[in-house]
Amino acid sequence: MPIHKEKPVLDCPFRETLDVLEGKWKFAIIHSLLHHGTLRFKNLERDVAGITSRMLIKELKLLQVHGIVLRRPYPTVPPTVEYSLTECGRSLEPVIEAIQAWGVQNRAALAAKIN
Amino acid sequence: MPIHKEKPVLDCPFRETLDVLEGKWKFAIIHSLLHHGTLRFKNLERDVAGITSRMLIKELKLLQVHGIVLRRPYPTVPPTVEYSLTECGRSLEPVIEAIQAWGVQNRAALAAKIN
DNA sequence: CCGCATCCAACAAGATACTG
DNA sequence: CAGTATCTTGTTGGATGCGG
Repeated sequence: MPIHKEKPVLDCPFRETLDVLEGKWKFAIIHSLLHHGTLRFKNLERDVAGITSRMLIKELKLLQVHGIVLRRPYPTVPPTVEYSLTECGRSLEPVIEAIQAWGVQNRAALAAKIN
Repeated sequence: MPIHKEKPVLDCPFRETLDVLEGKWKFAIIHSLLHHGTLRFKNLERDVAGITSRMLIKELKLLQVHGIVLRRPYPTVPPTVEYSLTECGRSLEPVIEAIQAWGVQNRAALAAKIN
């Protein structure tokens, strides 16, 4: 059990957003869900290259709590669970797109420097 | 000394960008430098609320290596060092702006839900 | 003032094996 | 398939002290 720790809770929308999206995987998860719409747990795990099921579960739970991800379990055998973005989650699209665009642009800039 | 570990180096501009910006402080540092243009080390440390000088140095070094931050030391006594964004660093402005915008919008959405 | 080094505790993340 | 449990490793970050 982690010790309770007072977070100063900066009154700053920028830092609040960073708190919600902190960690190594959240951007990648949101990116994948934006692209695919809805994914089952296993497919999401395959799409987010390198993640383990342990971390995926953890991150998905946090994203659920913040109202960014929606979890839909079906009472089938074997179990089926689908994950998708909420409307709030989809409103992160400009952020994801900006990161994607910078990645493409930056890669081009690096390639140009070599020549 | 950390053991050297092969990174699979995903051929994906999005994940490459995440690698460059990973960690707890890089977005906040870039945000501050975008806002202020140029800052001395001490002022940057004050502006990035909560960071320690140890972490600030670490993050700045990584950002330098990736060509995002420029370090300008002056041979004065006591020493003066100014940090600013390179052109490549300034090209991250859309990313920072998108995060900022989402923070503002999301805070408004949360406030609306309470009423 | 700027930056680095060391020791150390707390936590995040990885690997692996396992259950309903 | 979806999710858990446990063990191990790595990173974060505080405290402190030192050198240019």
